[in-house]
Amino acid sequence: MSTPTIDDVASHAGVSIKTVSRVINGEPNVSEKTREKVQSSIEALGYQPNLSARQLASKRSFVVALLYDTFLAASSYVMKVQFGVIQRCHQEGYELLIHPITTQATHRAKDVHAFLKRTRVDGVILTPPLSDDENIAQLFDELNIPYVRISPVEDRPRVSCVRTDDKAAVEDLTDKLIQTGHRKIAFIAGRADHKAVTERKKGYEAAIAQHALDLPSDFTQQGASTFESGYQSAKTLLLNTPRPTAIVCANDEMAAGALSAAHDLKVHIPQELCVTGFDDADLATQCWPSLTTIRQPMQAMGEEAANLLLKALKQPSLHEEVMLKTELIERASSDLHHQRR
Amino acid sequence: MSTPTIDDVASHAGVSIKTVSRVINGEPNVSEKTREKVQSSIEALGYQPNLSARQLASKRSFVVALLYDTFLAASSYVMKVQFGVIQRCHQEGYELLIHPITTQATHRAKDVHAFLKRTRVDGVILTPPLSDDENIAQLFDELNIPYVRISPVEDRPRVSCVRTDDKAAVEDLTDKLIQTGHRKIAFIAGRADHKAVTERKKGYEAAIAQHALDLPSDFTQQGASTFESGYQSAKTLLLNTPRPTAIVCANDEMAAGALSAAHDLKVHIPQELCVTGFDDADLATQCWPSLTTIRQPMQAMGEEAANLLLKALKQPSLHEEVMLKTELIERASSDLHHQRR
DNA sequence: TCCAATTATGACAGCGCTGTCAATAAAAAC
DNA sequence: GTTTTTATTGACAGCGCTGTCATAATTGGA
Repeated sequence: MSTPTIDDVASHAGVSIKTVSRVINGEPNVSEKTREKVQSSIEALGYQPNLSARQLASKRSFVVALLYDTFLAASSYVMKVQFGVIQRCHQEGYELLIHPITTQATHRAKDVHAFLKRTRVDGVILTPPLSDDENIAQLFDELNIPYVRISPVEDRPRVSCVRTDDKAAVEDLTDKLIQTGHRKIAFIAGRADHKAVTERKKGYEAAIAQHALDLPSDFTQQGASTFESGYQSAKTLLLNTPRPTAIVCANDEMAAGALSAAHDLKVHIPQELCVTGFDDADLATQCWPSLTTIRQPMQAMGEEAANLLLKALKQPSLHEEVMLKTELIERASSDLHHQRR
Repeated sequence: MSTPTIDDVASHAGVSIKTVSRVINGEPNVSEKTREKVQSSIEALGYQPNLSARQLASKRSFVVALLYDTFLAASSYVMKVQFGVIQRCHQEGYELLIHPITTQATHRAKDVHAFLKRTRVDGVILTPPLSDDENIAQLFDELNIPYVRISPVEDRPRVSCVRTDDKAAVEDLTDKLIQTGHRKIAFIAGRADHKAVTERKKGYEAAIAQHALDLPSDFTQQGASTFESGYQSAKTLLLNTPRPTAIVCANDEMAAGALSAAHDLKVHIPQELCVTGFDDADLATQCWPSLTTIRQPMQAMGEEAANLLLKALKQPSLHEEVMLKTELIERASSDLHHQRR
């Protein structure tokens, strides 16, 4: 009645526990016949190997962790990445522990250290802005724990990562706005410590420079990646003279804020003002008008990150960088197809 | 250099490993002096007990799991609940495993069963609609695994749960609309299998009945808890004759959909139409105009659920039901303070 | 002061698995 | 057909901890 152990499977199949162990772990040197025999015993008994016992004996835990900063704890970004990670992990029989860590830099490394010691996870996936946290990276290097970084900016040897080309995407978008006839294009930047987000600003600047547009310096507003900061920044921009005809935002939340500011000021979108975001969060389709934005495949990024991590577990020397494609999604908040003026 | 074990602590403190174990677990019958001695050795060495070894030896894993349906995988609801759960678990030294399970009913119980056998989690928290899944509940009962349900509708003896009074909240809101002078009040219902959400419909119906309003049957639209379904349902309602002056939605996403439908039809909010939601998701403040909604304290619900679970782990017979308060948040999408007509 | 009752500590087995290494069976080579 | 090589299997220790039970130290009467 009680949960079957490897011994039960072994005696049911008439082999030693070691052979069962070999089958479970897909080790070589087991004859096809015994493998099948064991497999059917496993199924007959509904056997599930005990994770704790495995990890205690093998130093592998079959558990990986996803770390993120608490300030992102409720964001759909993390949620989607998490889901991608889980999907991939489950495919390979790994479980996922979630560990949000506080933004306070002091305790960070300590906290992560204790977490790693306690749980003995096999590997870790870091989401931004943790991806660029030097202390944490060093910790992993010291403890020799495999990890994968999502959207880091700094390069780091011997560590896999998955990224998108945020700079190019925003540059391309800004360029499109210019092609459409826009000249007064403003930008609302995101949190400075989320480095991937700051790359987006560089994309905007590159396009502006490329076309030698001479814009007042206050056309670039510093936001904080939040709706509220987008709202405030947009309000500032829209009350300015000259008023921009397009606002490129470093993420969708700020873009939604910009939309609200425009509505409040009775500025019509997209006739008088184009607004664009970045991420293609759910929000992008749920605000009005729906947001033109750059789609970042968050779930796929999670999957790919998990994939790289699982690879790295098997082959520790491995180091890959995967660049995932972004996609410009045109929606009602812009008029990229109609020539202006 | 390598990670210290209980043996290291024991010899450092000059006691037996069993005594160290007692200190770690807060067991009685350890003199204050030795307790302190051991404690300082633990700190000196930076010792962290190995979770796997503990669980293997003790049958406790110090890990709990949060289960949810994959269709909610990217929702801010789950994210916030999850965050609350984690916060509370970490306070008590528990880790959290995340396990989304597919909507397909066939594999559900089997999948959960395998998960439980593999991981040996100490307890589980169920989010809706899993909270009302009979098969899963039975499984836990059979395996005798403590669990806590969030927002279940059906009662179940001997199992703790945390709820909000959704029906009363919507009834109260609808009543307020009626007080304000609204007579033509429509409702967009959510997914039928999420039972807590269907309670909201009952609240609407109760208020309508209470005031004996005679409404066409198509004033109640069946949505699917999604933005798109809210959009479609609202469009149907707004093109109807008579047209409602208020639409109560079973969640914020559908309410945001209703807003967009209104914008598309050039219906002014809140002058010509009031829209209300439920949840107070981030979306509620990020759409325009911002949504009047009923705030459900999701993070607190997660915390309380974790709390109840941890209690139940210590005292298996425990069975509590905690009712958390919702709160009506009035924002720009309604005019609850101005008498109409 | 001495003995029972109580409290504090330790020795040791064993949780369920994997790693190591030895033993055996099968295949290949002579 | 024998010997060597290689593929397959098993015995057993031990991962780091907790539970059980025995032993040692302390306390409190009488």
